Amino acid sequence: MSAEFDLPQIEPESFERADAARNRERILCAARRLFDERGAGCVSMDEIAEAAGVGKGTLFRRFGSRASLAAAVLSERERVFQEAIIRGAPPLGPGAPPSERLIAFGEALLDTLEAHSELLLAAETGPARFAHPAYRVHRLHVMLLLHEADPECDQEMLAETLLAALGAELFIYLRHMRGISLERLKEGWREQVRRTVRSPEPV
Amino acid sequence: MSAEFDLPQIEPESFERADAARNRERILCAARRLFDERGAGCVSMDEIAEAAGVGKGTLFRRFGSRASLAAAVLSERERVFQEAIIRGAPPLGPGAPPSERLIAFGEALLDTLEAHSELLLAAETGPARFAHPAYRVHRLHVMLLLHEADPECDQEMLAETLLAALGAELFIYLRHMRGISLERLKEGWREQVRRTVRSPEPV
DNA sequence: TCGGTGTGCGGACTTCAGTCCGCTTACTTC
DNA sequence: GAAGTAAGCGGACTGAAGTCCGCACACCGA
Repeated sequence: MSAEFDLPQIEPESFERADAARNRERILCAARRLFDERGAGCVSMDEIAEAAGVGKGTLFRRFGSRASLAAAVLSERERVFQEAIIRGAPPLGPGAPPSERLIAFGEALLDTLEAHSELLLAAETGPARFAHPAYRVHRLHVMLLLHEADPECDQEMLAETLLAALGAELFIYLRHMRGISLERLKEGWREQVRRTVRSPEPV
Repeated sequence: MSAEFDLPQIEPESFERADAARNRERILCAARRLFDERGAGCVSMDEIAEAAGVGKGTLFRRFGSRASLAAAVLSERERVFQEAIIRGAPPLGPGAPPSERLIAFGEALLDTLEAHSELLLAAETGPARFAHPAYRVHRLHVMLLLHEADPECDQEMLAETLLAALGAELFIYLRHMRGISLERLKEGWREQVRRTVRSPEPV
C-alpha cells in the first residue's frame, strides 16, 4: 500500500540551461560546506553567494529563500530517508506492524534532528513549511500507518499533531536548552505513539 | 493542588521612572491599535515607535524584541485566561475531571488562536518561545492535569508534545491554508486528549 | 557559423529588526 | 531649591533577507 505515494520530487527542475545547472551545483556545494563549517545559524546568504562565486540575485532566483536553500541542502538525506521508509527493511520499511513502524519513523527523525538541528531549524520557517514536499511525504506516511493501525481514527488530524511533536524548535528547546537526553525524547515519542495508536476505549 | 503555581508575572517591572512608565503605556497602546488595524504581520517596529511618539531605541529597551512586544500585547488576555484556568468555573477551572479540563483548555486556546493567530504567530519566535512565562504556565497546567489523570505517565514529555499540537504555525496552516474548520480542529484535540489520557494498555 | 531571442545573471537597492552611544531629565540628597 | 547621578531617551547605524532591472550570453534555427 505505502508504495503508491506520488513522491513530490524536489530537485530536477525540468529543463535548465547549462549555466543555471552549474550555478545551482556551486551554490548547493558552497552552502553545504559553510553550513557544515560554521553552523547554519552563522552563515549569511551574501556569504554563500560569494563563496559560490555567483550574485545574490542568482542565489535567490534559484532557491527563493534562506529556508528553501536549507531544505535543498537537506534533500539528499531526505531522499535516502524516504527510500528507507517506503522500500527499506522493517521496522522503518514495510513488514513490521504499523505502531512499530511509527515508532521507528519518529526515532529516525529524532536522530536526524540530533545531527542537524540547526539546519532543520533554518529550513522550518513560518506556516508554509507544512506545505513543503518533504513534510507532506512524512504526513502521508504517518496517515497511512495510522489508518492501518486504526481505520476509525481521524488520521489527518492525528498525523499533524503527532508530527508537531517532532518539530525542530521543540527539539532544540528540549534537547539543548533543557538538556533532556535523546533517549528520553525517544521514550517520550514511543509512549505518545503507544497511547495514540490503540483503538479508542469503548464508552 | 493547582493553586500552588508560582505564576511568573509578566509586567510590573519593579520600580520604573515616570517617563518610562508613560512610554511603555504609549507603546503598548500604539502597538495594540496598529496590530488591530492592519494585522500583526504588516506593522514594522519603526511604525510602532513613530505612532507611540518615542524613539526606536526606547521601544527595544522596553520590550527587547518584536516577539516580546507581541507577547506583551497579549498579556492582558493571557492573565484573564490563567485566572480562568486556576480559579475559574469548571470545566476550564478546578472541579471537572482532568481529561475534561484538558479538553476545555485546548478548546479555549484554539478559540484564542482563531481570534488572534497573527499576533500569536508574531509572539512565537524561535526555540526561546518555550521559555516564555505564559508557555511555562500552560505547560505546568497540562502536566498537573496529566499527573492527576495518570500518575504513571511521563507528564513532562507528554505535556510538551500535546502543547505542540496547539502551536500558532500549525494552526494557521491547517485553518487558513488548508481550510479546516475550527470545529474539526477541536474534535482533533479532543480525540488526541482521549487517546493520551487513558492509562497504558497492559502488555 | 551566425544572428535572434528570452532565460538567467549580478549587484545595487530597499526594508526591517536590532544595537550603540552621547545627550537629557526624573529622582535623590542635603 | 540646587546639584549630582544614573536611568532612560532617541535616532543614526549595522547587518541580513529579499527585490529589481538593465545587461549578457546560452541555446535554437538557418
